[in-house]
Amino acid sequence: MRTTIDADAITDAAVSIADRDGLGAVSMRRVGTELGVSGMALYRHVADRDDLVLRMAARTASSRALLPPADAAWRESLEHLAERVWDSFEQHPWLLGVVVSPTRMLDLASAEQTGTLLARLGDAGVDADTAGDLLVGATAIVIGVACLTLPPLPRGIDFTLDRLAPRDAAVDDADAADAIADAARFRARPFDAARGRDILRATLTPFLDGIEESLTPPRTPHRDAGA
Amino acid sequence: MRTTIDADAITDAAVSIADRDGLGAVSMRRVGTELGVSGMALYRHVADRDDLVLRMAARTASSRALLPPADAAWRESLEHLAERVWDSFEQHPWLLGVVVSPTRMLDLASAEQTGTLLARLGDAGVDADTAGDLLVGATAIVIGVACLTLPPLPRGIDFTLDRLAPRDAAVDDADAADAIADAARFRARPFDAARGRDILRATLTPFLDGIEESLTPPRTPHRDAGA
DNA sequence: TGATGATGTTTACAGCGTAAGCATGAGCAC
DNA sequence: GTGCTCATGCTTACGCTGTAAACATCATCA
Repeated sequence: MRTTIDADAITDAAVSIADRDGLGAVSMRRVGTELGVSGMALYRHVADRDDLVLRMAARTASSRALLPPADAAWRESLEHLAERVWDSFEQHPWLLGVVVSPTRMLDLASAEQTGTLLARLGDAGVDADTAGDLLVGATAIVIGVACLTLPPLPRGIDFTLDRLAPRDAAVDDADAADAIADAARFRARPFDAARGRDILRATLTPFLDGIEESLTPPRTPHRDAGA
Repeated sequence: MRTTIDADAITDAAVSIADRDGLGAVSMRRVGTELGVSGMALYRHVADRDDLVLRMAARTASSRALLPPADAAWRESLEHLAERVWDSFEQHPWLLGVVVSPTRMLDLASAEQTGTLLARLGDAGVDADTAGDLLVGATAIVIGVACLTLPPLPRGIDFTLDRLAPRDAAVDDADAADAIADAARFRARPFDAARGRDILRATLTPFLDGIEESLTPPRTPHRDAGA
């Protein structure tokens, strides 16, 4: 009997390959082989490779899981979103590359989830436009931190550092020397997923604090902002 | 006379092609043709394609320009960094893809620049570890917002939205319906470079506000130097 | 003058996405 | 059962990719 496949099986196989060997290893021929089928057979169920990658992202980043708890206010909702998105990135490192290009992260969030978060911000007195900006901002923080701390890291940081900042050697004043020493200490700490999670919180917290501060206007005499 | 080339000429040609037709159009053969030379000739001056792409990033994201003004304190320094990095992304859309993978953005910043920013934060009373986290955080915000708002956008957002959030149709309660309507309004506004810059500021501002808040002792909400 | 090293060229190979045409088999009307 | 139709997997083929290896040309220097 001929082995038969469908779009879901193809997507699962592709995700499995990507989890194991990275997105670059997901070629039509290899996915086909994994399923005991020729590479061209996939085109009966999937438009092209981009379509397959999109399906992989859809399967992997479940939008339901992003919904905040029912009793969570805006701050907790945004924190929840950030943690869940981060989890997805950590579990499927290739997903970050998909999100960055060509798909956008926001597309992964369902309309219901997006709207719920906007509503929570609205409840706190944020106008609709600002709420949208802040939602994008929170998502951007997760993506950005993930880009800077999550694998893959194919070359050592030191390699690129030497290559990309050759002018440092020409600096001679004492301030600059101190700065370079500080930077070296900064870079000495490893950038990995664990530290990434710390940095995520270290970034998200002041961001949310800043929002909170702007939501309580009576104490800010010189601020003309006000929602 | 045979046309001669060097690494800089190769890099310039590659950047020019990428600016025109995207990073995917930068193939060894095409860069060679652009220079009136066979594709293989490039390997005399460049290790491989990854090396070339790295050089492109190094040339494009000048680390010197990222140095904050001499008289700038920590906040202004971080804002300056964010604006300059954003400029680079806007001017060379392909750069974002390079930064995300395989190179990391931090690698583009010279040790001197990194150290200077850390010193400014240190002057404000931030301990070294936290300063590093905040520096990464500020960079992450730029990258994340760029990922979500900058071209290329090869498929319409609606396309992926329908594909990735099919469950929305099953929702029937009124709250969820409202949420979806809010989300639709949110998505209706275009995500482009101009809005991206707005969102960048809308994200960076509360982030920096939050840092500032944590730096000021609780007894002095006093703020000068209005914007 | 002859050797040497640098550099551009040619050829070749394995891999990629995918278009086009062929082969197989299930489901269905008669 | 017979024959048609359609879905689906297979084979072949094309142009593209990065790059290894061998060859050709040239400038420089002893």
